[in-house]
Amino acid sequence: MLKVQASIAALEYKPNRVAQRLRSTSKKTKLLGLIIPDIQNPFFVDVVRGVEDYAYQHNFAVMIGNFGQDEKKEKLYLDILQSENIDGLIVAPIHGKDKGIENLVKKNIPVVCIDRGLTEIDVDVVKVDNEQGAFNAIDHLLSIGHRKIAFISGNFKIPTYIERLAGYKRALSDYGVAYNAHLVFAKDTDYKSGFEIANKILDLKERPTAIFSGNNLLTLGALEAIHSRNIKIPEEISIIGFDDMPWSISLNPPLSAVRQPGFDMGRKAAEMLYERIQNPNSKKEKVILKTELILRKSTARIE
Amino acid sequence: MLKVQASIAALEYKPNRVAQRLRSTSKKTKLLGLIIPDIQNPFFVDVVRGVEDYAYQHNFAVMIGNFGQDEKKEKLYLDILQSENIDGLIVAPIHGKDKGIENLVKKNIPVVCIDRGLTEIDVDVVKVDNEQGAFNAIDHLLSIGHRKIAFISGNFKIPTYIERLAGYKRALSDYGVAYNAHLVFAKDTDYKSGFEIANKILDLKERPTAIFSGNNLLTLGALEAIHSRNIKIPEEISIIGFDDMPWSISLNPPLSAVRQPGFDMGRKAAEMLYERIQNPNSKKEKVILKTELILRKSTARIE
DNA sequence: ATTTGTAATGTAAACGTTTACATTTATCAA
DNA sequence: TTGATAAATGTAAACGTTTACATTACAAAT
Repeated sequence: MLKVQASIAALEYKPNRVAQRLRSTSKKTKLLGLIIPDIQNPFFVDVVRGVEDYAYQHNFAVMIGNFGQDEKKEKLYLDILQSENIDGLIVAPIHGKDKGIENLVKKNIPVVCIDRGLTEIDVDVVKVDNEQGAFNAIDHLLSIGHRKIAFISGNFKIPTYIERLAGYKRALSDYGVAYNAHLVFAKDTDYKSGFEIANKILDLKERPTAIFSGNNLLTLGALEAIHSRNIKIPEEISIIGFDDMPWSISLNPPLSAVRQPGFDMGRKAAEMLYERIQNPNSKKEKVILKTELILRKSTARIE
Repeated sequence: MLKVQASIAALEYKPNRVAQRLRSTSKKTKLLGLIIPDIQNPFFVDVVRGVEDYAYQHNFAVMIGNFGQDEKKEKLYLDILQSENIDGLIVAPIHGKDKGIENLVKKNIPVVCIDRGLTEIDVDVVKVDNEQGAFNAIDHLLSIGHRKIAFISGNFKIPTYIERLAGYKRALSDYGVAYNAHLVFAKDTDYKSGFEIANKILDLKERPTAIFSGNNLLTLGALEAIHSRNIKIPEEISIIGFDDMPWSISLNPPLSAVRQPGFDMGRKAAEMLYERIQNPNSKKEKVILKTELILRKSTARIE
């Protein structure tokens, strides 16, 4: 290790990663794929940061694709990343039976699912206990007297929202409150959707006394709808949602929320992917993290 | 175009992008690099979305690196993306004399700078008129009677903040108010930094009547500091910052801000990069977009 | 049936590495 | 000095495309 090494240093030779990747059967090329549903959602940004944090420490590059809940776009990114010969993929499947991802797993490409799992196939997953998280929120609302609680959900083909609905139902049933399907609304998972659905809810003849919203963006959208009508939170309506944000405390009013550890999820997923790459045949792992109910000022007792 | 094409379709043949990229001299391989300073900042998320929007339409994949204002990390991503043989790069340089980016430009790799330019070399740029944006904010504050206006800035090696400071100074001088260096603070560009600096400002013996904060995250951090002391906005202190957010209206109070068109900037940058890839020797372009002052309820007149 | 032009297909080299092996050079003990 | 062993270097094939060119197949025109 003399003349050659010296020249390598002298000429500042940088190996061409494309050629490396073409030639070698993975394990050295250091490229991770990350496919997320919505980069606008601060929760997924936390996930990205977690993944990146781990990747950076282990000298991986991360190639990110953002599919905006569009199945075609998800498929495109899957194809692209695959033909980029990535070493592994972290992905939040658009639904539980995602064939594209199933295929990758079957081809033995290391995959770890994040936020949502796959139902038809055994795969590594890191997610949160959505059912319990939703349960805790609704349980809190019920405990302070609310009985008419609307749920602003994301599309029910997304596994996360199915689980959150289950938690919503379980809490209701624990309190002997009948489930009313007219109180649950699902459309997209973005700001606009939260705004629109909240408006519908506020127009209901018998207005709910509380709103449970399915994510960050839905909550923020709902907040705008409520404020634009000058309805007071929590005096006139309570609201609590999934996902906490650093600035939740600065919202009007400081927002109560179900916190998910996004950064930790991302980091854990990257770590699991790393393990999977090293050890393709070890038993698949499911990691289910806990949520935390953070009570601030957006919910109040009613008689 | 018969048997071969038929087989291609029948076997669902997907060309290997790595091999394509290795062999061909760019222009067909469809990979863009995007290096941004802080993916947690919603402004840059808008930029990412804009880039992605254009890229998706033109069948490009986007490889994102997030360097968190860490020069070493920026360099790493530059090296990685370069050895990935990207067709072009969109980057927000960490400072105006960034040698790494200069080198790419000299090597004739298509580069467009976003949010910030380069001083030593001619390069495509899309940015915003930061000087005028800051001027407008401070001018507004001055017009409603404020004279002691603190500035929570990001690090002054970042060109954006140099420009914003210039706008701050110009407005002051237009009103015949002396510039006081003790009123401008610069550390990082994140939430924590905004929180810490705001606390320092609030501790000043002669407390400023208004705060101008340099970005999204700084504003949000400052907000938390102010709220944690139960100081009323805008009665006791006014605040206005760079960057608007969809949910600014739901903050306490609804926040006034200098809006930057992040999505448009991203889209425009991607478009310019596309042009540059097609036409490597055309004249470099500088696009300077306008900011918009959005007045809500976080600033009030003082006597 | 033959020619002609065009569309379709075939061929070989090249992109910059890795891999496996062969060869050369250096190192140390006897 | 010699041999044995290890370290360093050299060599050739392979990864899956693109590129440029050569060849073959297929019409339509003669």
